[in-house]
Amino acid sequence: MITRAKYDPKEIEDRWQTQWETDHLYSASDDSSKPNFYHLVMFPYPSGDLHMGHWYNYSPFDAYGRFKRMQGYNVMQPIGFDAFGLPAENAAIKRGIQARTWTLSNIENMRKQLRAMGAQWDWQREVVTCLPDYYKWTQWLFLQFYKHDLAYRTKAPANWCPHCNTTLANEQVLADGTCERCGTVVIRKEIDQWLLKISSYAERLLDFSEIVDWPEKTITMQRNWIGRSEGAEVRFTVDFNGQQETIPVFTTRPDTIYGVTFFVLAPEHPWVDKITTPAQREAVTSYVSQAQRMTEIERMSTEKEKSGVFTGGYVTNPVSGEKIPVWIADYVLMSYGAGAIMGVPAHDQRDFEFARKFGIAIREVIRPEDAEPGDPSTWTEAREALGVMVNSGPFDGTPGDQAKANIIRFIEEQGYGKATINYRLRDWLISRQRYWGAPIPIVYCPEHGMQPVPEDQLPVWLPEHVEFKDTGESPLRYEPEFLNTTCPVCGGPATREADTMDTFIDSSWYYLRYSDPHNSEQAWDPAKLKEWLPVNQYVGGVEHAILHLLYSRFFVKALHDMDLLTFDEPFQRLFHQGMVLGSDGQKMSKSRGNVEAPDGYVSKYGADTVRCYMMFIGPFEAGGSFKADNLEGIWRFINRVWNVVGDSWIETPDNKQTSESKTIERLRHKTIKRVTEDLSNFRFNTALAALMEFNNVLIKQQHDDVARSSAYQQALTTLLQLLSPFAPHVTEELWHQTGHTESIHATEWPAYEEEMTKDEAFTLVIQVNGKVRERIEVGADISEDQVRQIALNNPRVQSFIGDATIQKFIYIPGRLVNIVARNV
RNA sequence: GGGGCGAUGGCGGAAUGGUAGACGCCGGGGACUUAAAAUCCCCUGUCCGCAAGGACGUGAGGGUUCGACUCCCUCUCGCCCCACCA
Repeated sequence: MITRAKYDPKEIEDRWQTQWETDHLYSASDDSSKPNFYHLVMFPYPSGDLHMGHWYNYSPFDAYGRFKRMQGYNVMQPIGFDAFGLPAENAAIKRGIQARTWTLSNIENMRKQLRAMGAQWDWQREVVTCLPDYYKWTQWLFLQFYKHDLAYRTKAPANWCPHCNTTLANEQVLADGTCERCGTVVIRKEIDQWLLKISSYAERLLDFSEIVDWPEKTITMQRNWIGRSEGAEVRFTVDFNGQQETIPVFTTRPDTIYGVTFFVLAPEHPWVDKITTPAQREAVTSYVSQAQRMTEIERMSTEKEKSGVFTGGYVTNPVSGEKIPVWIADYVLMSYGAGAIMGVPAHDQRDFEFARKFGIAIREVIRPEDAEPGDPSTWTEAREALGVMVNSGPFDGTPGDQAKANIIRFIEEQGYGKATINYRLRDWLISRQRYWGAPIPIVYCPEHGMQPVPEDQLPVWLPEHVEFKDTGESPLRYEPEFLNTTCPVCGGPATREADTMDTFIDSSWYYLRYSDPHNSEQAWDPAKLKEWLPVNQYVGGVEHAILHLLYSRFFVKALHDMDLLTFDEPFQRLFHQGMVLGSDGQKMSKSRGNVEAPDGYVSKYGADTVRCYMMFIGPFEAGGSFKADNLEGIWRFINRVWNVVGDSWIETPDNKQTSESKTIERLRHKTIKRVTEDLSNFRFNTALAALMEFNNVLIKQQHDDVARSSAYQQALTTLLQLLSPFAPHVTEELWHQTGHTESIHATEWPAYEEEMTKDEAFTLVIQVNGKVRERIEVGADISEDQVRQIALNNPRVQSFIGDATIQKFIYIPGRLVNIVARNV
């Protein structure tokens, strides 16, 4: 028995957090004899406070990291802040505070909150993306992409407010397509912007073979996002100013080429202007400007009825030689394929709808085997299935499995086009006409044009104090000290690029920097990188399934090709946590009024209770409702652990072996097995349930003789160790109170013997015709004959069998028998 | 429109094709207390029954099986992702 106070989490937690920090208990060494384990969680945006979602995410994450550490790994579990981005700018504008000041004070606050969780963060490796010692290397990486032709500048559409005269981020455009500042209708405007050539990695990004364990769902989402489709580029010919010119289209159905009855250009297509006849010019111009006003969301809506305008122009189908009318329509997107399509209404649903609306002919050119000729005018939808070619001149009768290949061969021979593969994936637009981001390290010289900033002049310093204009324009455009510089080639006056980088760039490489966070000479030391990367386990929200995770994979593959990395995939294992919801089962939001902040609960119950509760809500991947009532259950559990260890621990246990002590010992082994397996599989809720059961048994027996046995005393020790990843403070405190001097978190994870997890007896369930009729305790080593005898001689069982004939006797060893008996 | 996930007591949830409801919350009863809180003990799926016990029961309907929360088919509802990609 220990003389001790009532459980006081506040005092215990503060004390141990300080002690762990003093001891650098959680700093991962770069050269350890233990195997390295890089355990990463997506770093937070410093919005001001840790919310319930952070606690929900980080609690089990940390428990897993602690489990791995006790299993003998040299765990690196870093944390940092994704600190650039729009909210800081908005705060700057709204409250007249500098973005940097706002961000850094939020970080300071969140550091305290993160410490209060008692997680094993390796604070010595912290990265903050908005600080020059980090963004210097973000800029350096941009230069590497630039050098390798993976970064380029071109005209690209941006959300543009004509009133404010500035670009807008997607989140600054309201749902109705107006500017959040002034209510003007936002248009899409082409401006000079920077892009990264992620599209040239499309094929490589479809290869997931280096990945160890990712959710299948996430892989599918990335596959669909990349959107590979095989098909052909076909060049339609056009007479322009007496010249034969061509306009290419992309199609996945070259076999339908004889069914082309119209041709559609995207409204932004360069040929629109050239092909439109004077009679149609007015209608075309008005349609184009209307399309320009529409936001991408409106335009992509499937619900919308087809619209379009005839240009008056014609192209020639290179295969059939037919003259085809040219339309423009917004269902054709400039950004996909060739920005132009061949319209085959009989065999494409969208073309079908378009043709119906505008009275364009529908011609059947593909027919299912053995089918009668169809009458397309009676169809209610397009027939998209493959089939035999008909109405296709010399190709008539070509079977469906050869049709595509035959047409492609023909157009390649004739020089009308070629087989191609198209990807939905577009290049990554990284320019932001914003202040709070890493400046793009480029200067513009009147003499020498666009020039990269020499690497030894990095970082391109982001001004810390700027003034925001009412218009919402980036203040960098009006900051002469930033803007004016000299040309790296001639030394003459030059201007800096005023765009900053997308914050997704910052987060595409932070996990690399953690391996060597304070290096001022290089982005990382290749030797240290090799020690830690790739990340062994990555945990983060499913909302990042596409962008962040795809960008990071692209970065790693590109840097690999530049010989800067030796691996090809950043994250071996990936886990998506679920979302924590309000008590009403709805997403927490201010408008619903169901937002709960964790801090109050932490000061009331302590971090250990809140951590455990987060893990007890349900399966980690499923998320669930936060219900304050249920915290009480965890609070009681931890108090019961506190009490039973405090009341029952003795310095000198006896070594007597009794049947009770053997039962405890078996339960100890069983519990170790359950908790070990559950933790390995991220099943934190059932692991805690196992610990509660274990604890309940120990409490039940704490006043019995067995409590003085070494088996019982060892059970107490094991309970603390198994619980320590979940509740690190209280277990550490009890560990020391029970005579240990080293940290419980530095101890080895308890081992179990398989043999000891097996019971000596079990409850034999006896079913008659599938219904449970009797339960009998029997020895584990019982034979099938014995089981048969016990079952058939049991009076209750006999009464249910009655005079029916036994047809089957099924015995599942260690579990049950089922006697199938029927009246014949 | 396409794809995915899910539906189990009053609630959160647990169950390698083998005892449905572990663990916890809420609720009820009791002990302790002058009293309350805390704590401890017992009960707690529904229906019938004094009880012993029995019947029913995992969104609905069907199927496979000695046996289905679990596997297959159809449907309903909910959530998530993608969405005119040629």
